[in-house]
Order: sequence, then C-alpha cells, then structure tokens
Amino acid sequence: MRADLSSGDLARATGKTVRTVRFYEEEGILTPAEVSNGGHRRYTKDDLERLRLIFDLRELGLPLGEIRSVLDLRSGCDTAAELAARFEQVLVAHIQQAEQRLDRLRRVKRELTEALHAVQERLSGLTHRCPCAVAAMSHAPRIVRVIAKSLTCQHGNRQFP
Amino acid sequence: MRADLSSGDLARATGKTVRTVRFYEEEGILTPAEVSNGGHRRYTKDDLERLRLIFDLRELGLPLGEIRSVLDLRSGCDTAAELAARFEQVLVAHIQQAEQRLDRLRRVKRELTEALHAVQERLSGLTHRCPCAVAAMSHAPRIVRVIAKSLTCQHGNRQFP
DNA sequence: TTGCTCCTCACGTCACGTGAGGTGGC
DNA sequence: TTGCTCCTCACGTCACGTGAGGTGGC
Repeated sequence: MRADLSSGDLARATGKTVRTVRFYEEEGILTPAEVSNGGHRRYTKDDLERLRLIFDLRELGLPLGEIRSVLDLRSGCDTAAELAARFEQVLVAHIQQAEQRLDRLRRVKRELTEALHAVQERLSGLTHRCPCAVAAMSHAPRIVRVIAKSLTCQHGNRQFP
Repeated sequence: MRADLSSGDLARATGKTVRTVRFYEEEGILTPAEVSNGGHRRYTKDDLERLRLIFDLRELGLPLGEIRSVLDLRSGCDTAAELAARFEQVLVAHIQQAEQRLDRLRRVKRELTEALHAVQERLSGLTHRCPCAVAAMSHAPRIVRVIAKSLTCQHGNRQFP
C-alpha cells in the first residue's frame, strides 16, 4: 500500500489540524507509515482510516488512553477467541456510551426547541413583546426561566432598560 | 427565595464535582446567592437551575466563554425586542449545533452496532472463530477493519499468536 | 465534642492551539 | 528558483482534577 498522504492531507480529509495528527503520534496512537529523509511524514489510506476511527471514538467522549487500549486490543490477547470476546465487550460498552450521550443531547435539543417555539409564539402576540412574558408561562423551558432571572421588564417588579 | 443549598448539594444534584462549581464561580458564570461569615457558599434553587443550564450547554460543546455570553444575553440589549431577537438567534444556532452533534453520534453508534452484529454473526459460525474473518467481509465496519490491520491470524499472511 | 463538609492555595493534566524560526519537495 | 507545505521546539490555554493543610456548622 502506497504511503502518499502528508500530514496536511490527513488534516484536510478529517477537518482537523496537523497539530492534532502530530499529537496523536506523540501519544503513540498513529504512527506514520514512512518518514522521508527530511523528516516529512507519509501515511497510507489505512492510516487515514485509523485516524477517522480515533475521531469517532473521541466523539463518544473517550480519552486517548482508552482509545489506545481499543486500538491495541490485540496485545494482551493470547488467542483469537479471547480477542473476539474482548472486541465484543468493548463494542457493547461503547454503544452504551453512545446511547447515553444521545439521550442527553436529545433532551437538550428538545428543551431548546421548546424554548424557541415558546419565544416565537409569545412574541407573535402584540400584547407582551418581552421575553419575561414567556418566562411567566407555566412550565417555561429552563433556558427561558434562567435567562429571565437575570432580566426584568415593565411587566415584572424590576425595570427592563 | 431561600439560599439553603451548599456547593456540595449542587455537586450531588448534578453529578459533578464541587471543584467544577467553584471553577464556574471563578469564571464568573455562577455566583452564590450568599456567602456565610466563614466563607461557606449558599445557593438558591434558581442557582441550581442555572447550573443545570450551564451543563446542558456544555453538553452541546459550547466553551464557557460562549455560555457566559448566552447567560449575559440581557446586557448589550437595549430594548426588550432586541433581547427577544437575539434570544431567538441564539436558540436557532444552538439547536443546529445539537443536530450536528446528534448526526455524528448517530453515525458512530450505527457503525459500532454494525460492527457488533458482524462480529457476533461471523463468530457464531464455527469455521472461522477469529476476527480477521470478519475484517475480510465486504464492507466491514471501520472499527473492524482498523483493528484487523493491527493483527493477523492463521488465515492471513502473518501470524496470530 | 466529634465528624463530615466545606474552605483556600497551588500545582497537575488532558488535548490540543499558537507562534517563532527553519527546511523540504513538486 | 519561487512558494507552499512541512518541520521542530516550546510555551499557552481551556476545563477542570488532585492533593495539602486548615476551619465551619448541624
């Protein structure tokens, strides 16, 4: 397999920086396939795939140490069967991590969306063109309540400028 | 409103550490409602809500600087209408952020799930009880391909121990 | 009075970012 | 030969973690 990708190519292909690629090398999780006489690194398509996997696992919130142990799954396994079992174990654990993150993110997105709708509905009425009116709603979304605490208007008991 | 929550209460209620709460105070985004004579902080229920919002926005990947500007939305707005407009703008932007994160996470989770199924299916057959057999599949999931690169077995051209 | 919690420094860490100054390669 | 990319230090930063040593409050 040809090693014809530079560190800049990896950075462009993944949307990250050259520094990040270099840092992963310092941490021992992505070694270039070749290094030229002048010190320029050369990577293969497989290295790019490995890098993409690293970013995927980072997206799940895994620290580099855990990612290293996933990538090094083989060492520490004496038989193919043991490797297969550990592989399955790792996959199940990280799918769970992904689910938990997804649940939290979905909840946050739902709250923000509810806030947006509440703000848009209330502000389309002409009577109260101030967010404090939205905050006064029963069951106003959290972000509306919190932002409203740090402000007031003529309808409240403090003054909005 | 009674300020009867300690920093430890906030930590317990959110599942984070006291140090994090203190750090947010250092950064000026969560000030205790009261401080006792002996220096002990006291927070209200509203402070807890504010803290929860901060964690929600952190979940979206917002840095503390941006969170500060969201919480300080009021300052810099001269009229209620301007505040409402900015509020809407911020909500739309952060809902988009959440969608992008959700998309990436869903993709990663799907890949891990496909990998798990591939590993389980292939390994239930008795012919090839080694993950290298899974990696040989057409369109094997990325994590399988990458892990397989750093290992081999009797079926490959290198040796699995 | 006894614990448990809380306090204040202050240094450590993780995952990079950001120049400064110099060289390689199509 | 001229740029553009890549290189190596090396210090900075962001969001906390982690003790050490001391005090507060039900």
